[in-house]
Amino acid sequence: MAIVLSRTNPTSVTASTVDERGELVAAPIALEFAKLAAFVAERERAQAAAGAAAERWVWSDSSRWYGDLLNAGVRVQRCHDLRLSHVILRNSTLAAATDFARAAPSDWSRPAEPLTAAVAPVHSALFDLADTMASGRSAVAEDSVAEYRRQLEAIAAVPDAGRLRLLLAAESVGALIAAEMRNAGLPWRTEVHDAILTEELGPRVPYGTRPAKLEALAGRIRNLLGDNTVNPDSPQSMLKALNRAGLMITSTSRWELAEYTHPVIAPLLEYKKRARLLTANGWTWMDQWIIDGRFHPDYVPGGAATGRWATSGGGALQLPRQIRAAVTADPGWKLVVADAAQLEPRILAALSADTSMAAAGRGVDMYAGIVASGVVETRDQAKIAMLGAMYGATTGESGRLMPKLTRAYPRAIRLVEQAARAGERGELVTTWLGRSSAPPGEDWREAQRRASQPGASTAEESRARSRARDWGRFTRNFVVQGSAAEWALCWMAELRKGLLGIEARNPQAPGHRAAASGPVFDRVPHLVFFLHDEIIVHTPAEHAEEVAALVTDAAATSGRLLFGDFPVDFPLGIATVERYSDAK
DNA sequence: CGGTTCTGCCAC
DNA sequence: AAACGTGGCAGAACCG
Repeated sequence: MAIVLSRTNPTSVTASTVDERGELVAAPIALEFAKLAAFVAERERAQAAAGAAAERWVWSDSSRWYGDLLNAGVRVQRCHDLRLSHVILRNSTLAAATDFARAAPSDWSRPAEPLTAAVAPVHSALFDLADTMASGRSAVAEDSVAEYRRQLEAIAAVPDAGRLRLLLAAESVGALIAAEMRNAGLPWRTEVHDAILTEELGPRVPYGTRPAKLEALAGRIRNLLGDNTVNPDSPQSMLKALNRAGLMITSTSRWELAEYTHPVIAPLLEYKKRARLLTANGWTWMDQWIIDGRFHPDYVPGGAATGRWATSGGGALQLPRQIRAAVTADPGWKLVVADAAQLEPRILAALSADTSMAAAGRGVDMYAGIVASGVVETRDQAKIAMLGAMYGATTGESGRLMPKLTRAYPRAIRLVEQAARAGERGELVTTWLGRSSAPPGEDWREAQRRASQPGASTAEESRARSRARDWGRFTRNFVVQGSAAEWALCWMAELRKGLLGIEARNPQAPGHRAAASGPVFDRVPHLVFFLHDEIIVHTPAEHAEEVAALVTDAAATSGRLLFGDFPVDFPLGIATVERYSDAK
């Protein structure tokens, strides 16, 4: 049983209970939007009280619907995200033969519009609908029931749809988690952050002016170059000045500068490092993104081409290690920080059923395992070779090590090579659970067409070959990165299930209130951060040990969900800490 | 002047 | 050594 929520007009919502084929089982209920949260809360409560399996909420876009519910203090157990599922189903090669995949694209094929408001409930679905209508985008949805039915039909038409079902479920619960993490926020101590900034840059100064330590470095750079006007923030200005000083560099990038010996190099690199901190995560960033002691990034599930999550605003994908000490648990709380060790190589071993490679990953350090098997001589070599295999490196040390890897792990290497060849031919590739790559763009195809014609110039031919190889590297990586993203989704989904269990067993847990969390998460362990292969749970200290065990169990369960009995391990690095920076 | 592209660097 | 995947972002540089 599922309940499809759809908006009928700016002030009301329809709740339609449907069966497993998406057929209505009762007359739809009309609700005022303002009463939706209470309605959902009551249904969730009643199911929990009855010990029944949770009903699935079906809606167009979890970030909107669930964002609003969370703002109203209401949590749900399960959902089906129509838009995310639509995109997967339409593009998956597993569903290519269905009417659903063959139908013309609709509004459902377009990505959800990004959230714009910070965290406050100013941007509710209610207002969004008005915006949507005003912007001329057809009032979605409101064929949500029909869309759900179409998706269920499509899945039913796919032979052996088990993996695809798992993917849609994982993607949907991922969308719930994304909304929950945004709502809860990452605990952030601005005074710690400020202390780091002051240490690195000098005391805070108004936006647009250089802090003292940066100004001092800029002065040293000017002196050493004998040029009073050079501006270290301007690549053009720096490049000219360095050329005049006899450094025949072609760019001012860090790696090129590091190749030269000159007194100005050290202070310049130091300047760049600190200036980066100021512009990317300085006081301006802090003012803009830290609200009441929490960082609330806007996660975008499925936002990357491979199915990885993207984020928008605040740069959550790139929190520099420099400032991670500011991520600090509330008093009486802990952070459980975990990351999957060498996730992608392990995923590759499982995808290709390469038992030798999986065996090398039996320990916590897969690269050490590869060395122990005598494939290469050092851990560094093992790492470079593996990354090169997954990214498509052809030159340098990585390229030179490839033959050794191919000899030791022929199945794994064959899998990535085949994915690369498919991409070079313009074909689609598909992850373990069924997410397929987009086809190459029209200009890519045009380039290939032109090059294959009789009168093609050598320039056209080489350009086309280069584009083909580029796309091959993308598809090569897609299968591994995308399948790893699926493992991570299942990991988080299992973990969330476990955390809800803790909550259910501790109904009135008094404990310490989390300082800045809203009513939904102020007393319970909850996910606060996710980045490709690592997670952070913010938990009352008394549950930290149990949470850590759940995190570890969830990783093992995810491995079994995806790969059954295939003997591949997914060990974690895991630490229970006060501060993120203490985790590794 | 505002909008777009480029540069360089951060994360996994 | 700077090729080899996925992203986000700020500020400079460029352009009409």
